[in-house]
Amino acid sequence: MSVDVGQRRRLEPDARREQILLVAVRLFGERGYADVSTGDVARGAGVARGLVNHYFGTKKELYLDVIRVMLTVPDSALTLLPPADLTTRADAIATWFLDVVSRHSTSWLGAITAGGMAGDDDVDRVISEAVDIAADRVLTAVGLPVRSRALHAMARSYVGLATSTAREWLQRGDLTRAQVHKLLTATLLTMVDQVFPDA
Amino acid sequence: MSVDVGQRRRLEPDARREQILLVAVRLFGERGYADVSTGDVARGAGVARGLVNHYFGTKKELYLDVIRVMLTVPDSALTLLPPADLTTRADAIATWFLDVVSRHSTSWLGAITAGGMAGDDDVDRVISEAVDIAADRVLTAVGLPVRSRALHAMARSYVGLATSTAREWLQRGDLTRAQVHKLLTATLLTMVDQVFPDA
DNA sequence: GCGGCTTGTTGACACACTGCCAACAAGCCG
DNA sequence: CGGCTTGTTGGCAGTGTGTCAACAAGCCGC
Repeated sequence: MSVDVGQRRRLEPDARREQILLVAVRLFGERGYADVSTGDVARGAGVARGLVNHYFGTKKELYLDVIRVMLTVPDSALTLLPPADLTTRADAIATWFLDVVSRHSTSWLGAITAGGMAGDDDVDRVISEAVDIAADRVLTAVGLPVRSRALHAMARSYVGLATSTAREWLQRGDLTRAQVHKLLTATLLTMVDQVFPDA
Repeated sequence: MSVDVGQRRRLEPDARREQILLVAVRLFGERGYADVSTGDVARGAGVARGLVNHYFGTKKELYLDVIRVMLTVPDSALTLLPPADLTTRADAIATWFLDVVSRHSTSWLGAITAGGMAGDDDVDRVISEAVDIAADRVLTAVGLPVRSRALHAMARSYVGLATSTAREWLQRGDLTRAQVHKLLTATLLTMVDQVFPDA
């Protein structure tokens, strides 16, 4: 991809930083954390390896920025959801989630499973924050309070279910989108009706 | 941590291999994949680093054996489940799962999230096999055929839900065991009644 | 247009870790 | 006790990472 063997060119810090970041997003999305070296990123950006460290400090910090980008999700149509009955809202939530996941596909699933670095405290924290946001969206969409810790935890669990189900669909191909949709709406309704009232 | 600074002692291959493996299980359980070097394992076992490579080949192969050990789960009381009605069986499944997870706690959750190496093909395969086993247990326990790919995939999704819910309970502490139990039984019943019939 | 300054950028150094392999010696057999 | 098998060791080469002093691109005053 445009090796650009020209002279060294001086870019604005923000521009150079973003250019490197985009290359890193692509590479980390394709391969795992361990299989991408900072040298690969530098070569991909046509830049000296030291410059990557200059802008992002450590390789792990670079990766943190990468998954932050990958997991940033558009709220899109979900926020302005019509106040219809619960069933149609659950339906809309499932549609929204499947749209989001299928759009980013490998990148999103790769990031949410920490494409090679779950267990690290910092990485887990960034992923956890992304799950928090998704959980908030789900709770507000079904019209439940976001405050309750227990409710929020259950919504996080639901995001976990949605993630693993999406993986069965997109990565393993053992489920159709319709089946996933049915599963996500049915379980969400069950949670709201039977499980959430206890909390 | 008996450092055992004595002479070099000659052990049976199986014994030495298992000794090293146990140390590796402990270390990888405490810290992530990247934060444990083969040197750490060797030092923990009071052994030269080269010996670790001799027995396990590569660091990743060692890790594969480690998560194989961590994810090996006793079928215990679940197989000889009384043919009671579906509700009590779902209840027994939740109890079984929570017992298994809480017993191994950090080790199991650490392994199932690939304590530092999801995204690697081999690691993912080993984890996937463990999920397959758990999914089979769930399906047979509720009295459904194990053959169907779609059913199996849904059971895998359910294991994903169980895992993420358990994490909310054990790692984040935002759910009680009773709440997790309620959630797992209710969603399982919903799946069996409403979602599985389609497949 | 030229010299100087700021600062984006580079190349190289030191360090850590991994995989590999020849040499060593512990324990058993004759 | 002498020789042999083989568990075990220490060191070497290769790769990846973080750091840092030195270089030069582009802008300013003159």
